[in-house]
Amino acid sequence: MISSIAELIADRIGSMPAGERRAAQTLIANYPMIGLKTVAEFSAAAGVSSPTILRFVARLGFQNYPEFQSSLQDELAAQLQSPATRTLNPPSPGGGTVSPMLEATLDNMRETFRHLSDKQLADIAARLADRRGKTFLIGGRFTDPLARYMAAHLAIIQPDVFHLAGQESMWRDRLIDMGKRDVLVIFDIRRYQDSLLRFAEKAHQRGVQIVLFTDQWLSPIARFARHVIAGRTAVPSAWDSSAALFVVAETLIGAVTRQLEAEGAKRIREMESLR
Amino acid sequence: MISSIAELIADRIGSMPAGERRAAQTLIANYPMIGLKTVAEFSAAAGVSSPTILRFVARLGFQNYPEFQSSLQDELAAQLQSPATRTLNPPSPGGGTVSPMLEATLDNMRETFRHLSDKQLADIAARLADRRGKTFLIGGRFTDPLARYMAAHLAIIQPDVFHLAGQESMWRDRLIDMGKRDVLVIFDIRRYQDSLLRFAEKAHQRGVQIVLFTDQWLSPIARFARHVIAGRTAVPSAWDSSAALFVVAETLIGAVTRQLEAEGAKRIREMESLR
DNA sequence: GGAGCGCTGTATCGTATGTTACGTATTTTG
DNA sequence: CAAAATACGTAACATACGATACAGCGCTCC
Repeated sequence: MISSIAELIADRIGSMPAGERRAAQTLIANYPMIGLKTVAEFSAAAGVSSPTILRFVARLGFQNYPEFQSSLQDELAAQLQSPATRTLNPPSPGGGTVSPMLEATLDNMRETFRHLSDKQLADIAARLADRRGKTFLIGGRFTDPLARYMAAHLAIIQPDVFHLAGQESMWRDRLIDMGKRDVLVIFDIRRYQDSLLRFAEKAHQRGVQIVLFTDQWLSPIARFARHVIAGRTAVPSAWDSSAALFVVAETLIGAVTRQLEAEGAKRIREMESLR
Repeated sequence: MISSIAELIADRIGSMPAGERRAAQTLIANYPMIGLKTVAEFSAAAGVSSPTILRFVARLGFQNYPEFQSSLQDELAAQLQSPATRTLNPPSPGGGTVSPMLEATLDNMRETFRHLSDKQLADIAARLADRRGKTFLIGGRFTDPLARYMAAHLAIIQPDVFHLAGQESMWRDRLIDMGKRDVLVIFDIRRYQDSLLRFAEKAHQRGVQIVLFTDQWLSPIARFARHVIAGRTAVPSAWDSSAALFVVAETLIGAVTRQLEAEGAKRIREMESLR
């Protein structure tokens, strides 16, 4: 079973003429970066002519050079996606059905935060902490609980936090309360919901700043969003995982809380005394 | 100090016009592969025109698109050389408000699962998959969203799944529907809610099997619970983290789904066709 | 409410890139 | 050793890619 181009080369390098063999060797030596460059660069690095490079990739079974490059890119992308699979089969003792799921989830989180800069989070937190406007939160079929979770916390440390629940017509009526200074936090992962898209578009038209929590394939709402948080959702299960987004949400809650510490603390004390 | 293009983007994304920001977001979401493809593909993925992509890379300080791609390739090559330096986000200098939170959360999950045997999870999953009885879910102030999340998933793969919402008197009235064969999933972390305790006790008296999600200090409801899942909740924040419990919930959802695969798949197909 | 600026997409252009044809060199085989 | 086949590079070609000019539009700021 041959899965990577490197293996394919190792398999056929024996039956190659001298020039193509040099091409193969240089590719293996700097795998796979040389293959992503132009034919001219590749040929120069290998010390052969361009046609030799093309004959080489043709011998590997590719129709043309771009196809060969795409294949290399896909391979690279797959590698980058799952850091766990980088080290061939992690030890994973126990071998139960739990470990893979947990490992994948932990990877998702690391990966999600790797693509998320402190600055970006700080920006969003600052926007959420800005008390001049209102904050609305809404989610999709499975992600609405995340919106609720976030709303429950934010509502404690600042006023004017609203979770949009119920039917679509209900939200729409709330649009009238939304303006430039307000923020709309939307959770939307596959399969993206049309109702949310429609709502986001209308809110965007009213100048509402949208913060979008979505998966790595980006909900179409990204088009209207001021800030986009792309979380990894793939796990070995029938369902997608929202755990990474959940952790991002918690992180944001923490950041906002810290920013509003002074006012927030006072507010919390007041609330406690109201019980 | 900016070393990677991702940082560069994070740094300037705030001062970008809408179109270019969309380009930036799609690049970050699928970093860095999209950037290695052609301008046409990149622009299509981002939903903008080619010139916008070019203006985007120009704003990042590159003379032209190939130069931008070379830079990405160099970065990738360096990454592949030393997997240790894979960190896209530098060790979070100064503030470091994010990393500690994430690290603590990851630790919490590992700890939580360390104290959780596969068998225990399997038992709970089996109980939840047992379709002879009904399943009720409820949570506390901050954890109710977790109950909703779990309910949303379970309700798809099996009938008779109910999330208990609204006021306390509402739940109490549902007690009459509960019996020995039924399961009640409760989420309760500090500060434990009296209302939930009262409810759990009454349900217990009726012979309902209780599955409790709580923190490591154990809600008093543990006294009535058949199964107790104790998750770590401590993070460097003003709030406790429910992330570990969230992941356990997802894991359980996955396990139950697997057990009900045959019936569940049929059910899901039926549901899809109802749309 | 009007003028100015900045952003974005369409259409066009030049060029770098991959591709192919062909002639020469090198090896193989009878 | 001769003749044929294969391999390799040079040079011309076509395509597709990135770059640019320009016009329409929305937005902000007087």
